[in-house]
Amino acid sequence: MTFLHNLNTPQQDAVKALEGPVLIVAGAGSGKTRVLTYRIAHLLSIGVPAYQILALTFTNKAANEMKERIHNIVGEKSHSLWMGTFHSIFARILRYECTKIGFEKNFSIYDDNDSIGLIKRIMNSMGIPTQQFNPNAIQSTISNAKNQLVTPDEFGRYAHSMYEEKTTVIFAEYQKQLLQSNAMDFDDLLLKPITLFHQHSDVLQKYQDRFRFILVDEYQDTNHVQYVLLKTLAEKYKNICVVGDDAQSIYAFRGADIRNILDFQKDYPGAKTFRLEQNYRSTKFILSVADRLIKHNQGQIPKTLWTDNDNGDPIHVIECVDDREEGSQIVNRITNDAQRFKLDLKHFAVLYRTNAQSRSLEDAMRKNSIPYVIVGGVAFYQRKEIKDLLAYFRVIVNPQDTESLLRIVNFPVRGLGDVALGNIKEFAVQQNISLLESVHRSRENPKLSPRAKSGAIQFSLMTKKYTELKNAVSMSEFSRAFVDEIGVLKMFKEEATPESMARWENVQELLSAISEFQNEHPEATFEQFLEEVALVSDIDQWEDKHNAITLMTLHSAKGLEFPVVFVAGLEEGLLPFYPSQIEENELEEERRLLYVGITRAMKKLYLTYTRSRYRFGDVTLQSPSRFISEIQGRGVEAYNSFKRFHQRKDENRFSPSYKKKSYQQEREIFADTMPDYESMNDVSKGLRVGSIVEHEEFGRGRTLSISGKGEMMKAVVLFESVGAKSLMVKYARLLIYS
DNA sequence: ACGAATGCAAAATAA
DNA sequence: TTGCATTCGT
Repeated sequence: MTFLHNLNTPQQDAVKALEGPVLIVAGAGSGKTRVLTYRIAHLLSIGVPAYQILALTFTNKAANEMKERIHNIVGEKSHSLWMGTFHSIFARILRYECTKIGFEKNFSIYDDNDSIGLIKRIMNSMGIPTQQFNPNAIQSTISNAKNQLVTPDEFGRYAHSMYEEKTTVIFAEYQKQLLQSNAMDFDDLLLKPITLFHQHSDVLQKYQDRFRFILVDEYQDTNHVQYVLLKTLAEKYKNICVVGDDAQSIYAFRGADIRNILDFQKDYPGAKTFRLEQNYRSTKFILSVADRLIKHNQGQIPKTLWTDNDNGDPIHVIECVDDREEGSQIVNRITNDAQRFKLDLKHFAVLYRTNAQSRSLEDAMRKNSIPYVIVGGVAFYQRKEIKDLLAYFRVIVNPQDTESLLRIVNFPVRGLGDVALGNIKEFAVQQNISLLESVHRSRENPKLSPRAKSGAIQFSLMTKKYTELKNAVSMSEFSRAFVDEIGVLKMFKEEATPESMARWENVQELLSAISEFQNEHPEATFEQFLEEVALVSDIDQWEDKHNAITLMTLHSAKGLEFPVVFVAGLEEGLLPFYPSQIEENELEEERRLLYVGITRAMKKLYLTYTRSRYRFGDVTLQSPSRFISEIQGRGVEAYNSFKRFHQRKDENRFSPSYKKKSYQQEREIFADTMPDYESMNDVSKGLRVGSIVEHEEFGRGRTLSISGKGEMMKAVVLFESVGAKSLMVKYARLLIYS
C-alpha cells in the first residue's frame, strides 16, 4: 500500500476500514473522490476481484474519471469494475434479468417527455381533460409516488381529491401501457430491480454474492428507492461504504431524502464514521463565506471545514443595473483576471440557478468574442429532429414501443392523420395485435382510405426493410442509409432557413455520434447506443479540454472545481428561487445550492446580482438575495452601481449625505441609473419604412413596413441573409443605420 | 389531411 | 419568450 502516504490521517483511516458499513462525511473539497479511488484501489490490491466491487457515482463522467485513476494506480486489475450511475448500472442488470419480470431485453427507456406524452394519450382516451388536470403535474406526482415505492393501488387508497382520484386511474393505466410497450421510465430502472429481487430470491442471492463491496458517492442525494435497493443488496455482507455531505444535498425536488445520510448509523448498526474536514480546494475567505451561509440552515451534521490555504482574494459582491450589465461585468472581470493571474479561460466558470439566465451571459460573451461552452440547456438528444430519428431506431429495436411509433408514423407526412390512426388502433384492438402489427396489416383494414392505406404500406415496408438491415450492416452504415431513406437531410437543406440549417447540422452530429460510439465500443449494439443516449446527463458531455469559459447551472456544477467562479443572479425569487412564497425547507435547499456554488471556487469568487432583468420577456425589478446579507463579514467586498453612481454624484455636486438610506430611497435614487426603457421606444421612433437596420442574428436588412405603436410596434424587415421577418421592435434590439 | 395562424398559459433544478 | 392546442383556410 505504497500509495497511502498521499493521504491525511482521516483519509487513510477511511481507506483502510474495508469491512462493514462505513459512513464518510466529506466536506466540500476534502478529497472524497480521492478516498473513494484509493479505497477501491486498496480493495483490488489486496486481491478482491474487480467484479465483486460495485461503485455508484452521481454521473457517468465521475465514474469514468475514477476508473481511469484507479487504472493508473493498480493497472489491469481494475478492468471489470462495476462503476456508474444508479440508472446505468441497474439498466444493465435489467438487460440480463428483465425477462423474469415480464419485459423483453430490448426494452425502451422513456424519458420525462415520453412519459408525459403517454400520460396525455391516456388522458385523452379516458376523456380526462388535460386543461383541468395538468399532465406535467400528474407525471411528477406519479414519479414521486414511484420513488416512494407506492403502487397505483396504494396511491388510490389515500386519494382524497378529484385530482388524486384521476391520477390513480391514470397511474394504473400508465404502468399497464409501459409494460405493453416493453418500456420503462427512469423510475422503473430502479423500481423494477426491487421487484425482481423481491420475486426471485435466487437472483437476489446472485447479486448479493457478486457485489460484496458496495460504494456510493453523493449519498446525500439518494432517494428512497435507491436506499431500499442498496439496503437489499448489502443485506448479506454489509460491506457498504457511503460518502456524502448533507450540506450539499440539492436534489430533494426529485425525491432525494436527506434522512438517508442522517440516519445511516441507525440503519446500519455498528457503522464506522469518518469525517473529512480539511479542505484542500479553497481559500480561507471562500470557506468562511460558505460557512457563514450554511450556518443559517437548521439540522446539519455538525462539522468544521478548515484549510491550510491562504486567505486569498476577497469575495466580490457586484451589483449590476441589469442582466446586460451583469454579463459585461463578468466578461470584463474574466478578461482582467485571466491576464493578471495568467489563467486560461477554462479556469473560469459562471454558475446560475436557471438555464434561462445563460442567454444574457452568452450575449455578452459573443459580443466580446470570448469562447464559452454551455452545459445543459436544450439537451441535444431532446431536439425534435434528433428525437424523431431516435424514435425510428427505437421502433426498429423494440417493435412494441408505441410511444415512439406514434411519434414517427406520420413523419415525414404520409397521409396518416388522426382518422387513419384511429382506424389502425381500432383494428389492432379488434385483432388483438400490436399497433405496429396493425400498421403492417393495413391491407386487410377495411376502414382505411386509399391514401392512408398506401402511406401505411409504405411505412410498413420501410420498417421491415430496416429491421432486417439492422442485423446485416454496422450501426453507422445503418443509420446513414436510414437518414438517406427518410430524406431529412435533403429536406432541411432545401428549406434553407437558419433553423433548418441548425437541424441539418444536428442530424449530421447524431450520425457522427453513432460512428464515434461504434468506434469506442466495436461490439456494441444499437440497443446499447439507445440506452447510453437515454442516460447521458448534461455534464457527462462536458469536457475541460476546450479553452473556454464554462457556463452551467449550479446543479450541474456539483463535484467540479474551478480557480475562478462567478455565481450570477443572486436575487430574491431567482436564488433563492421561488414563484410566490417559499417554505423553510425549500429555502434551505436553495441555500445549500448556493453553498455548492461557492465551494466550487478555488482562488476567487464573485457573486453578482442585478436590479432589473428580463424575465418572461418583461423587465422586472429585482432585489438582492437574502443570502447576500447572510454572508456579510470579513473578506467580502461590495461593488455596485449605486456606489459608482454616488461617487460620480459626489464629484459633480457636493452632496455627501447619502450614507444611511432606506431601501425605498435607495431604489428611487437608483432609478436614475436605470436604463430608460421608455426611451428605448424613442429609438424605435427613428425607425422608418426603408430604414437600413442590423439585427444580432439576421444581420443587415431593409425595413419594409411598420405596424403598431410603442411596446407593440412591429416591423417587417427584409434581411439580406434570411429574407423577410416580422419583428417585435421592443425585443429585436435593432441597430438603425438610416 | 395539413399547416399556417391564432390564442393561451407557463415559466426550475434532472437521470 | 416559448411551446402547445385549437381553429381556420386550402
